[in-house]
Amino acid sequence: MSEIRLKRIDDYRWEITPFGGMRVPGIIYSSERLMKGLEKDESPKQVANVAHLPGIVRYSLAMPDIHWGYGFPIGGVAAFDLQNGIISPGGVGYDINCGCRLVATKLKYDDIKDRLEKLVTALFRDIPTGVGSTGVLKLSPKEERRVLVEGAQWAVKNGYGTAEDLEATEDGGRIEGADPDRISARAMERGRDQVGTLGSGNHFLEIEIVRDIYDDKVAAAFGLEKDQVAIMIHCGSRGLGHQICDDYLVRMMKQVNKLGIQLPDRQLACAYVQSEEGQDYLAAMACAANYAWANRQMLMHWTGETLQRALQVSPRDLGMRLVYDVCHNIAKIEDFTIEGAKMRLCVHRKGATRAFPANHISRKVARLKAVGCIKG
DNA sequence: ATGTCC
Repeated sequence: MSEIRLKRIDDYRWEITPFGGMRVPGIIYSSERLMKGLEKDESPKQVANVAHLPGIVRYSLAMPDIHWGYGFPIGGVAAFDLQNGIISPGGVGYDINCGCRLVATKLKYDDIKDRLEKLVTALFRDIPTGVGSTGVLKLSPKEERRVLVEGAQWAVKNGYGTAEDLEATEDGGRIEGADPDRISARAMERGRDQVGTLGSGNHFLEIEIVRDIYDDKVAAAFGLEKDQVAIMIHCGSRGLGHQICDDYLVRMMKQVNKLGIQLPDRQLACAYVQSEEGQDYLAAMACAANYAWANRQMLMHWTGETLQRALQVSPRDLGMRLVYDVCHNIAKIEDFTIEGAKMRLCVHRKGATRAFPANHISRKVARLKAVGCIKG
């Protein structure tokens, strides 16, 4: 990465001046302290690689969570022109529509502080967790297709949550254009019994306490106050999204080879947005996105039921309310005005959440077993 | 991220 020159723009922006085949500059949003952590990291090189891709508009961007990922860096954001630009599964990520959901409650820390182990144990018992975990539902192919098309709206329609939850979810928990006919039988099979499961890696479901208020107005708007109990859920589209990513990487790589498209990294396999492969991927990606939103909606609902049972409180006294559900692994067709010109772009955003692994729950449970709080 | 190798 000797060719990478990082030019400081201001306190929080660093520019990679174009070199070689870069079509646009790269910009990394980061503090000086975080930048030091990137000195031996390949992710700035990945920002530069993305800048090579056809149809990229203005910049190859990276958010402060930048670190090494598949093809694009995690934290990478890039928009491509709809006429001559590309779409790339590596710009979305393996876990399509992975995201976070913050849920507020009416409880205060004092209401739960003596029962934390009981709560964690109950949640671990009720929420399927870990690699390959399966849920309580086995969807028929017909029902699974509904999940893929309707997303969190399917979940609410089937008793998991309320219309208010959908209002607090990005895109209402449903992205348009999903077509189950464009995903593989294997992806369908893997999705069949994993809806309503947390997964592994850095996925988590945790009990949180509002420790500090930094901005009174924002806190009031979100209905958050000091010492309030909240829940954060971080998860995605499980084996289904992973399989869709795999399937389309293979298909796009074949096409890249066939067309002789030159890429700085084979992990940047992509297709023109307007091509058959590009359109199929968008429709397949939307299926996984909707599956992930249904997944988070169901997990939130079950969390509420578990907390009600464990604390012996009514739904009204628990007062669960979705603050917001925002996803961080997705590509969207969106309208922008750039230098006065209206443009429709294919925007990739590939994010991450702080490392607070689901395995943390496993470790916690191991400790609970060790001190005799739970059996088995 | 992922039935971390169909």
